[in-house]
This record gives sequence, structure tokens and C-alpha cells, in this order.
Amino acid sequence: MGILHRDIRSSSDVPLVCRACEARHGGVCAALSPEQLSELSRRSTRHRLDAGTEVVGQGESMERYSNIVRGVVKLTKVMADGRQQIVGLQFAPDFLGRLFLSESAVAAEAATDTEICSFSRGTLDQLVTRTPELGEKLHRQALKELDEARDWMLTLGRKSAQEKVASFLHLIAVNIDPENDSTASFDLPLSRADIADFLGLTIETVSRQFTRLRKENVIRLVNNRQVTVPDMALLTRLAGND
Amino acid sequence: MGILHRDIRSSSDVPLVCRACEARHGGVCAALSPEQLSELSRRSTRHRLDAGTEVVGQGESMERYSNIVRGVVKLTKVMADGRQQIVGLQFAPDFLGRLFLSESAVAAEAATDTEICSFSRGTLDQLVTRTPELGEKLHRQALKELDEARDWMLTLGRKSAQEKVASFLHLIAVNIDPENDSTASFDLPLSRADIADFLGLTIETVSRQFTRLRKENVIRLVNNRQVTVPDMALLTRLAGND
DNA sequence: GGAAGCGTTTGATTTTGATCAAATCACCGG
DNA sequence: CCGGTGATTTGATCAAAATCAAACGCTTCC
Repeated sequence: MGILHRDIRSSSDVPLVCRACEARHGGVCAALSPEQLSELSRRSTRHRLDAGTEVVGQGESMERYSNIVRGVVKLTKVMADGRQQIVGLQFAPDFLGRLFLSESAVAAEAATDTEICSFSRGTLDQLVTRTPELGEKLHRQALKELDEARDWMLTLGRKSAQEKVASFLHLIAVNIDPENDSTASFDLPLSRADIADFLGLTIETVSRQFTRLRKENVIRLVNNRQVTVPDMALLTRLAGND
Repeated sequence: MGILHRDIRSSSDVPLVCRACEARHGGVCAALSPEQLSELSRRSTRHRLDAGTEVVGQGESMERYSNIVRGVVKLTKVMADGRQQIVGLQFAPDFLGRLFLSESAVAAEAATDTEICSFSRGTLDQLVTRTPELGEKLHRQALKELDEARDWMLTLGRKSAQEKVASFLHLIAVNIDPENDSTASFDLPLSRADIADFLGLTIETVSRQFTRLRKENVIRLVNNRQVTVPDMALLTRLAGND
């Protein structure tokens, strides 16, 4: 399905240079020299993706890579009969794409309204051959995603529903509101249905666990999406991470 | 705990050169020039690991990397209360180790009697800086492991017990007996307890599903470990992979 | 205002897999 | 051969989460 975006370039005076990427986060830009950065900037475009926009489908070829500038992207796998599993969440400033293999093993979809900075495979491939540090950076990102995937396998295989929901909230808190580590406050980037697909549960079970955590004062819900965690240590304990 | 091995070198005349690796599989050796290969061979040692031997513990530093020459290594994560999840299986000729990060996020243990060909971090790091193809090879391996981990997340999160056991048998068949694709015959590298830890089930449930698959003629069990699959297509279907 | 639609919550019931318990099997050493 | 030990299977019961069903709350749009 490709990228169903609207190109900000044409609708505003935001310069093509990937300045926002450079300033706000350490995506691929961080490994590049000033000249390379300006080259990448010239060849990259900024896009806004509305929540729900598919970036790439499962098994599709991925002709463009992206840095996530703002927002959350979910990676999903679907079975033939429709059962679905979210296998990863990518937060800014994560890189979206993989070297060597153009075929994407997962579908990527904007979970929230998202901004990305994207460029073609060829552009990045060229930069990588000239800049070993960039290859190393992408290698490190792959290893980080591998660690995250394996952490989540433990959650999926061995934790109770309550521990799963606590683990999810913990993950979001750490990634969205990392400043404060004793307390946290954030907007959930996923609907209850998505959370269920991430945790291998049903919507109803997720909802019941939210209610339970609320009644036990582990979390406070301003509305369905806005969460406050008064005691992160307690949440960590309930998540089974000691 | 380090490697509890017995060094074959001292007990036999097997040469130090990693000739077996080169001949039998495409581990890291495949990316090296003849000179580099002979250098790596000089610096590497071959070891036999009895089933159950721990190669590296969760969170430990990994000072040596290895190619798996023969056998199966399981990667596990453990929770504080003892709950355990196998997060990956490595078959020959997989590489065991990771660049950049010496700290292992998982414990690695020989599931079967295993032979590895191992060398120090420093040796490989040097080779990688001189040989970009080698870095690429390791990057590809990381991406392959990531794909496998995410595939398994779907299994853990969304499949029934029967589908899980069928998925496990399918995985083993593909990796141990890859020649024949309509039929398969192999020895299970894992005990029922390990299979349970891989699938996020209990021993009893795994056993019941084996019995069920046997009664439905999906598999035949010569003994607890030896399995024959008369119809791989059927197994694939039961695993939920269409 | 009110009807429609969607996401979420709550309730009643069922199902799957876990737990508890015991029997069986396979292998090993005396 | 026999008793012992650990792995596996089988059986009975229980509990957690799924399923089925309905209500609720919120937004949108006549």
C-alpha cells in the first residue's frame, strides 16, 4: 500500500533539510559527517502520517527508510485467519527499515499521529558503504530490537494478564516519559484493541486489568488514554521485573 | 560461569585449524579470505559441550564468540521467581555472540551435546574492522534472529497449545531435517520441560498435545525423542502457517 | 435534542490450559 | 533381575482468561 502521507514540503516552508532529526534525536543522522548529513537532508523528505496509516505491509518491499521524528509506529504480524500480534513498537528517534533485506517481515503502521523523515534505500546504502559508523549504528539498532523482542517473549510466554498490562504500562512510561523515574504521566499510544494484540490477550481482559490497577491505585486514568503512575517502583514490581 | 568444556585439542590430534567450520557450514568463516581464515583458525579452539553446559549466563560478559559446529544451543531468560522462557534456539552453523555489546542479555546453554569453534572477542573485532563483509554477515545474522524472535512472538501470543506444539515440531523439522520437505524424521533436541519453556506452556500440556498429535497420526514417536512426520504439509497447516 | 457509531467497560458463562496427584516408562547400578 | 531415579504420561480438578452478551460513555451529525 505504500505511504499514504501528505507531503509537508508542498504545504509549508519547512526546509527539506533534516534539521529536526539532527536536533531532536540520534537516528541515523548521528553517525554522519556534516557534509553527509546535508546530502542526506537534500535527499530526504518529511511526512506526517495520521494514526492508522500503513507505512509498509507484511511481506512488501520497502523502498524507503525512515527516521521516526515524533509519534509511535507499531509492527504487526497477522495470521491467515486474522489473529494479530504486535511484535514491536518503535518510538522516536528509532530507525524504520533494515539493511540488506528489502522485504519487510512485518507490517508497520502509525499508531499515533506520526512524523517521519524518509529517504530511499539507495541513498542510505550509499552512505553506509562510505561510512562504517553508520552501518555499526544500524547494527546496534537491530541488536536493540532483538533484545526488546526477546524481553517481550518472556512477557508473552510467562506472565499473567495483570503482569502483562503492568509490563506494557511500564514500557510506555519508560519510552514516553523517561525524565521522571519515580512517577510518570503519559498518553497511551495504543487503543485497548492494540494493547490486547501487543499482550496476546483479549480487549475485555485488558480492560478488566486496567480497572483492577485503577482500583488498586497503581494507576490513575484521566480519560481512556491519559495515564498517571504515582509509584513507578510499584508498577515495576507488578510487571515482574525485579 | 564461563565455558565448562573439555578441550578437544589436548585429548586428540584434531588440528586447531577451523577446517570443520569451513567445510561444514557458512558461519563467520564464509566471509573471510583464505589468509584471514587461517589466522582465525590459528586463534580458535574447538570444544565439546555436554548437554546442559552453560556457555554464558544471563547478564554475564561474553569474552569468547563461537560458531556452532554441531548441536543445538538454547537461549533463555529467567524471572526472579524462577519462571523461564526459551527465547531462541541456535542451530549449526549459527554464530553465538554479538558485536559491540559484551554483556549477554540471555543465558546460552547447550541443549544437546554440542561442538563449537570459539575465539576471543578481540580476534573477531579485529577481523571485522578489516573485513566489512564479515560485519555485514553478523548484521544479517542479527536481522535473521530478529525475524525469528518476532515469528515466535506470534506463536506465543496468539496460538493455541496444539498450534504451538505443531509450530515447534515444524521449526525443528525445518532446521534439523531440511532435505525432505514432504516428510521429516529427526531427534528432538529438547526435553518436554524445555519445549514447555519455549512455548509458554506447562510440561503436562505439551505432553498431552504430543499424545493428541500421535493419535491423530500427525506424528509418530519412535521413542520420547525420535519423531517422524509423515505429512509435513499437514503439520504446517496445524501450526497455523498458511 | 437525539439517534448512530465506535471504543470501552461490565457481567455471565464457557473453555483452555494450569495445577495437583498418581501411574508408567526408561535407563542405570547393584 | 530388581529397586531406584528422573522423565514422561495420564487423570481429576481448578483457575485464569476467552467468549458471548449487554450496557455505558463519548463524539458526530442530522
